[in-house]
Order: sequence, then C-alpha cells, then structure tokens
Amino acid sequence: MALRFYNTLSQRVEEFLPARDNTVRMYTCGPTVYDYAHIGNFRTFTFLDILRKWLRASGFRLDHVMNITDVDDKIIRNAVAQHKTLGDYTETYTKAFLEDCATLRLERAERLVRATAHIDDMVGAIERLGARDHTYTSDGSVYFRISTFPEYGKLSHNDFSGNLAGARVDVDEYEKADARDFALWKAPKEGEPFWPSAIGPGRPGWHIECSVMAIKYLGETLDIHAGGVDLIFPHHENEIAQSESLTGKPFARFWLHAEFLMVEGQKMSKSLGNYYTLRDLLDRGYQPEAIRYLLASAPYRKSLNFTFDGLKSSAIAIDRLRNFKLRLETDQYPEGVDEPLMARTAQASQAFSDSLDDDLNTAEALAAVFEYVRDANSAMDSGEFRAGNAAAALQFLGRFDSIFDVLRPTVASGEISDTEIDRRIAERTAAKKARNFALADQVRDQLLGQGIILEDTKSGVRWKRKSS
RNA sequence: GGCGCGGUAGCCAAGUGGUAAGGCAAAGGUCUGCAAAACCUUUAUUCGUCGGUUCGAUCCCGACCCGCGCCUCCA
Repeated sequence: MALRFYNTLSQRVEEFLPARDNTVRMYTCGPTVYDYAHIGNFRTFTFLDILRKWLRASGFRLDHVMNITDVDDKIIRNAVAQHKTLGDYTETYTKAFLEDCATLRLERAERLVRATAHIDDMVGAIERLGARDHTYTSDGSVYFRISTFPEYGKLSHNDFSGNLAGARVDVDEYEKADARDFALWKAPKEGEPFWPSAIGPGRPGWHIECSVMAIKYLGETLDIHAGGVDLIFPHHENEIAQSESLTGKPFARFWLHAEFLMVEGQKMSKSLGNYYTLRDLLDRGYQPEAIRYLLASAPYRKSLNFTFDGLKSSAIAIDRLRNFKLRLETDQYPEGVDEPLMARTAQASQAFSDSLDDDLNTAEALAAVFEYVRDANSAMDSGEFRAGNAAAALQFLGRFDSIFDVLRPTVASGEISDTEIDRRIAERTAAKKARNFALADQVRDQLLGQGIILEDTKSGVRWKRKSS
C-alpha cells in the first residue's frame, strides 16, 4: 500500500512521494527557546520523529531542517529581565531542548538552524518583498501587506476577503494598515537588542525566519512542512504569503499538523496545575520510554489524552513487548521453521506497514504488533515455534522498534553489573538443585531489591532489569 | 460568530454501510517448589442525543448537546 498523508492544504488524504530524487525535503517548526519544552511540545516532536523514521523505512532519504527560534518577544523580555545577552539566555534552553530530545530518542534533523544566524538572509528577503510592493514601513517596522496576496487563507481555509477593508482597532503597539498584516521586521523599543540593517535597526518578526531558512536549505518548494495545529494560523499561513510572494511557487506540497495534547481530560495550562515539562515527569520517576510510547500511541491527528494512568499502562505494555523479545532470545527452539507461523509473521509485518502507510496510524500499527505477540507466545507455549520463526519474529520486532524505539531500557548508572548478576544466579541455581528453596528465594529477593527480576523457564533462568 | 478536530467498555484508544482492533485495569482458570512470564475464558446487543436516507448506520445526511484548538506571534 502506498504511503499517504492528510494534507491540511487540500483537506484530503493524498499519496505521498517526494518531488525529486527520492529525497524528502522537510521543514518543521522547532521550539522557541525561552523555557523548557513541555509534553505538549513533545507530542508534536514525537510525531515528527515517527514521521522521519517511517519516511526512511519507506525508502526515502531525508533532508530535514528544523529551526530554533532564538529571538522573539518572550526571549527578549526574559533575557532583559535577567540581565543576560540573548545568546546566553537562549543557549540554556537550546541545550535543554536537545537533551530532552535525546532522552525521548528523537532523532536530530539533518540541519538545525537558528534564526539569529540568518538575520542577513531575512533582511535580504524583506528587501526583495519590498521591491515587489508586498511591504510597507510604519514607525520603523516593516509589515507584509496581505492584500497583495489574494490566496491568503488557503491553508487555514479562512475567507478574509470581507475583512480586509475595514481595519479593526489595533491592540498592538505597532501601527498597521490592516489588522491582518504582520510584522516582517520590528523596530527596537527602548532597551531591546537589535540588529542594524539596510531596512533600519530592528529584529525579525516570527514568520520570516521559517520562510527564509526553508528556502535557503531546501529550495523554493518543500515536500513536507509540519508542526502543531496551532501553527496553521497565523504562522504557516503567513509563511505561505511571504514565500510564495517571493518565489511565485507553492511553498510546500504537503502540510502536516499534529493535534493537541490534553492532560487528564483537560487542556494543559499552568493555571490548572497540569502543565508538565519532560523534566517534571522524569522527576516523578516515569521512564522516558513510557512517555515516548504514550505520545506515539495515538495517531497524530487525534487529540491525545495524556494521563498518569496512561503512563503506567504504557510502561507495562512496553514490558510485555520486552518480555516477548527476551523470550525469543533466551528460549531454546528446535531447528527449522513452521511455515504457517512464518506466514503469520509476514502478515503481521504487512499489517504494521499498512497502518503506518495510512497517515501514520500508530494505534493500528501497535495493535498489529500486540496481536502477533499473543499468537507467537501461544505458539511457543504449544511447542510449534522453531528457531527460524524466532529469527523472523525478532526481525519483525526490530522493524517495530526502529520506528517506536521503546524496547531498549534507559539504564541508570551505578546499577549492578551483568557478571555479578550471573554469579548470583549461579548461586541460586545451586541452592535450588539442593532443594534449598529458602536460600534460592533469598537470592532472588536480594536481586529484586537491586532492580533485577529473575524468571525460571524450561530453558533455564533468565533475568531482566526492572523498568518501573 | 467563522474555520478545524473530537465525543466508542472502568481508563487509554483503533475502526468499518452488514453487524465493535489493541493496550491497561478487573474476575476466574492452566502452568509453576513458590514466583515471574505466558496462555485460555469472562468484561460495549452497543459506539453523545434526536431525527432522516438505506434491506441494513457507530460509520452517510440534518439538528441539537458537550469537549478541544485557531481566529495577531501558543506544539
């Protein structure tokens, strides 16, 4: 089945292929580094990670650019308040963001680009827009005049044609000709940092960085542009207006947007006390893999209800998969293959792919995996399972984990070593042989106290590190 | 008000015009020195409400109720 995505622009599911040379040129809106990122942010970034991995699994090469917005009103406000330079202030949160991404096993984009490293490019683009009469200057700030872009609203499917004439009362401190016009370049206010430039001193507006950096690195038409649904308007709409006014070409072929995350059935907000950063959850003892699993388990276009129950369920679900893998690796199977079981594995693998091909239906893909796990466990219990089946099952599990990436435990430093564990297990096995079950149980309990779970099986003892 | 998304078992959550995936939780059972793991059985005659189309609707249409997002910088 062919890969297809829901395209916000067309409001339909469309088959996806990159425009040229099998490389997907993708731009995604990264964080504004004024604070630690919260789990709502990571819902979107986890979706992007699954997207990346599935695109590669589908045989495409990736050229993915993600921006770091390191200049904006909040950053300036906080940096000024803390008597820090912009760079010093944003470095802290940029670093924190990259650490958080690593914790959640989110792949790094091929290129991470910072807005402040592209000021000249932005100024140049604003000048070119000015040369084509798309801009005007007011009080030293430069604005994009949206009445010069008739298609404005095509992404968010808003009809602005009736609103353009009568400008509303402006709540902004800046003077705009029309309420919908947006700033390309903002004149500095008292005490604010600014860049000198051919269009006067100031700093870039929010939207221009994405247009400029995307076009610079990926060309005039992207294959995919993605982000959270809240960016559809005005951010992405404005990007389209700028970019297409600049190039005369469609800015992006596919627009993908992740729905919002709820917390315990309510919207996440600081005032409700249900606002969590990744660090908050780790401090409470939740595993990164469980967080990743929960964020990835619902399809990206549905809002996801993030609950602490769900986090616990996710950890247990991961354990089920890890147990399965451990069993495949440690049990002894007779040589050969059972053909019906091979067919079952192939069928499950196909179902997994079909689900992800279908606009990244992760919930359905997981169902395919779990149904298979049950069937394979049954086959192992009944003795039908052969060595060849185990190899095929491990391969399928590997495919699953190359996308979901939750099977590898996050091991804390300072834990008991593998060799020490093996030594203790040998002790216990000897005790069991002597029918000294009291000693055997004592060893098992001691190991459990150190986070090691032992399991007696027909093929011998196997162990695993406790995950929750 | 405009645009968009959603309301499916105790919780999370897929899905299809033909009779409800999966995970977690709960109960019982098999296996086991005891555990653990695994497996089996049970748990929505029903998919927000009310109408309509249809031989048949959770899935299509209409109305209504509820929740969420965007509508000037929030993923």
